[in-house]
Amino acid sequence: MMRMSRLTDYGTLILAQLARGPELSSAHQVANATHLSQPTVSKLLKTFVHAGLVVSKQGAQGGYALARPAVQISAAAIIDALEGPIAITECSSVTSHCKLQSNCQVASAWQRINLGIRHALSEVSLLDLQTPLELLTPLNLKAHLVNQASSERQT
Amino acid sequence: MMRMSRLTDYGTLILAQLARGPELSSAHQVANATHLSQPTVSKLLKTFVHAGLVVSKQGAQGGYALARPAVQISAAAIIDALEGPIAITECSSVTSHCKLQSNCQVASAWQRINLGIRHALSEVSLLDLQTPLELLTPLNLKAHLVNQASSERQT
DNA sequence: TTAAATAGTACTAAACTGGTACTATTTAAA
DNA sequence: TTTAAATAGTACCAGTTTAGTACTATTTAA
Repeated sequence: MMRMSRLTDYGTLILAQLARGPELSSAHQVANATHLSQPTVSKLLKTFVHAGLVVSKQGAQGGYALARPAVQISAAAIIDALEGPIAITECSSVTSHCKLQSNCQVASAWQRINLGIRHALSEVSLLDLQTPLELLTPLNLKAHLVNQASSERQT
Repeated sequence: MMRMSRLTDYGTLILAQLARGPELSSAHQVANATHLSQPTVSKLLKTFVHAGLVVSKQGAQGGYALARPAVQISAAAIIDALEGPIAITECSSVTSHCKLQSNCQVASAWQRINLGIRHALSEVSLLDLQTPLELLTPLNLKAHLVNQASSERQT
C-alpha cells in the first residue's frame, strides 16, 4: 500500500513533541506525552540522534532536544533517518542491484517520480506537520514543484 | 525506504509490454519479453484483470490486452491494483484503526502529503512510464499540482 | 556514591512478501 | 468429439522485514 513504516509515523509524533515540549525532554516524558511506549520512544530517539536530527544530553537530568528548529527539519529527513533514503523502486536506490535494468523500459520514469516525491517531502517541514490543517496553505506541497519544473526547463 | 513492492515494479513492466506487444499476448509471451518468470507474470496479470486494467480472453489462442489505451492508465491505478489504495500512513487509509488518532497532532498533514503524492501519481500514465527519459517533459509530474493548488485556492 | 538518564546491542514473535504448486475451467483447432 | 493451449482461482511455504522488548554499559547531576 505504499506506506512508510509505523515507526516513522511514531517518529514524527516524537519530533513534534520535542518541538512542543521543554528544551530538554527525557524519553520518559516524551513517551507520556505521545502515549507511545518508553522503549519504542527511546529506540527512535537514538536513531534520530544518529541521523543528526536530535541532540542528546546524557546522565541525570539529561534528555533530548531538536538539533535545529522544526522549520528546518523536513519530512524527507525524517523518513531518511528511519527508513533510509527514499526509493520507491529497487532501481531508484543508490545501491541498486536490479538484474533487469538492462532490459528495463520503465526505470527512468519511476526514478523521475521518485525525485518528485522526494522533492515534495523535502519541502514540508516538521513545523508544517504539526500545524493544524486549517492553517496550512495549500501551496506548501506544490510550490516547489513549480520551481522544480521551471528550473528543469532552464537546463 | 518507502518503496512500492517489487511486484508492482514487475507489474509495470508487464503492462508496458502489453502496450508494446500484439493485441493479445499470452502470459508466456509476456514472460519471455520481460524476462520474468511465467508464474509471476500470470499472477500479476490475473490481478490486473480483477482491477480492470487488463482484459483477458480464455482458452487456446487466448491472452491478455490492456483494457484501455496506455495513456489512460495511471501510475496510481497500477499501484492501487497491486498494493491497494495508496496510504503512506495508517491514518491515511480508509480503513484506519489508529488508536492514537485523537491525540495525533500530525495526521492531517501526512494525509495532505498523501493526497499530493497520489495526485502526482495519477497524472503519470503508463505511456509516460514507457517513454524514454529524454522525451519526457519535466512538467508531467508537476503541472497538475499547480492546478490542484489553484483549485484549492478557489474553494 | 547514587540514581536518573542515554548508548548500544541483540533477540524474538508476528506479519508481510515473493514465489510456486495445483486444480478447474474455457475455447480454438485438429 | 477430443485435445491442447490458455486463463481462473486457491492455497501454501520459505524468507525477509517489522515492531517490540530485554539487557548491559556508560554518563552525569545531585
